Amino acid sequence: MSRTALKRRSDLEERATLFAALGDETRLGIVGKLSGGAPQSIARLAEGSALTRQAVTKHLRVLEGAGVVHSVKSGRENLFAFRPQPLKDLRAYLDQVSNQWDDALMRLKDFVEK
Amino acid sequence: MSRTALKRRSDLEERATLFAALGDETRLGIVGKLSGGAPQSIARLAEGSALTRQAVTKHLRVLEGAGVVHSVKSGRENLFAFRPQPLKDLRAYLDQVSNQWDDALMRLKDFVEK
DNA sequence: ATAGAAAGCAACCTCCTGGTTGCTTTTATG
DNA sequence: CATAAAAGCAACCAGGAGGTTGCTTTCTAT
Repeated sequence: MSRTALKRRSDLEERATLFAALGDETRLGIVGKLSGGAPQSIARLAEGSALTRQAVTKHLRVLEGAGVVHSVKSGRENLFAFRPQPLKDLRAYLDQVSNQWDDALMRLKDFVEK
Repeated sequence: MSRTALKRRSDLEERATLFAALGDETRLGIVGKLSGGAPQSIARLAEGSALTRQAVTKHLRVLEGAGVVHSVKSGRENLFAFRPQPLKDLRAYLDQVSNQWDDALMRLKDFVEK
């Protein structure tokens, strides 16, 4: 019931998008900054980063597309804030894979008993 | 003490590589298969997938580069198996980010008390 | 010894990504 | 109101990612 909109992406697709969004050093850096505090403007985020403001903007759009971040316009500024839910989902997925693996090991152990 | 080799990648770098490796539907599919059972040959993995054997090979190399998978040659076959550790590390990272965020929220709440 | 399966190697192609520059629009503020 | 900060828009570019084809090499089994 929480699914946002018309664009129905499969779970696999969505998960891949999310992983891909995090698969970039610059973006991981941004996530780090935003997850550790208050929303920040684009200019603010670009400040340290050796990149252009526009480059940072693009990265933010990618993160936004994956749901890791959301933007709120405030006057002439555009503030970006962290959104924890997707990472929680990701954690759940990782757990699932881990469990699947552990189960497989168990089943093998029954045979081999190494 | 567990760090493997000469190629010293920063944590950030390594994490980004890992996320990037998982940021592809095909690769996620492979991980799914391998995490759920026994090692499989390249040909085997390519079987269902509409992709060429070579394409699959490339994906496997990417996963291997991120440590999610490792290969063992067995005769003329090259078997790829799942390696759980990197995903465990990833999980730890996600927890860290989540905690950071929760802490930040707490600190804000002290002020705003909305 | 030879045929066939499994995989490696290498060249090639297309399209997306990450980045840039330059200009315009919006919104504060002296 | 004029100026400057913040951001948007659009075009462009180089390089890497994902994929293919074609050929060679390495094993195994008959």
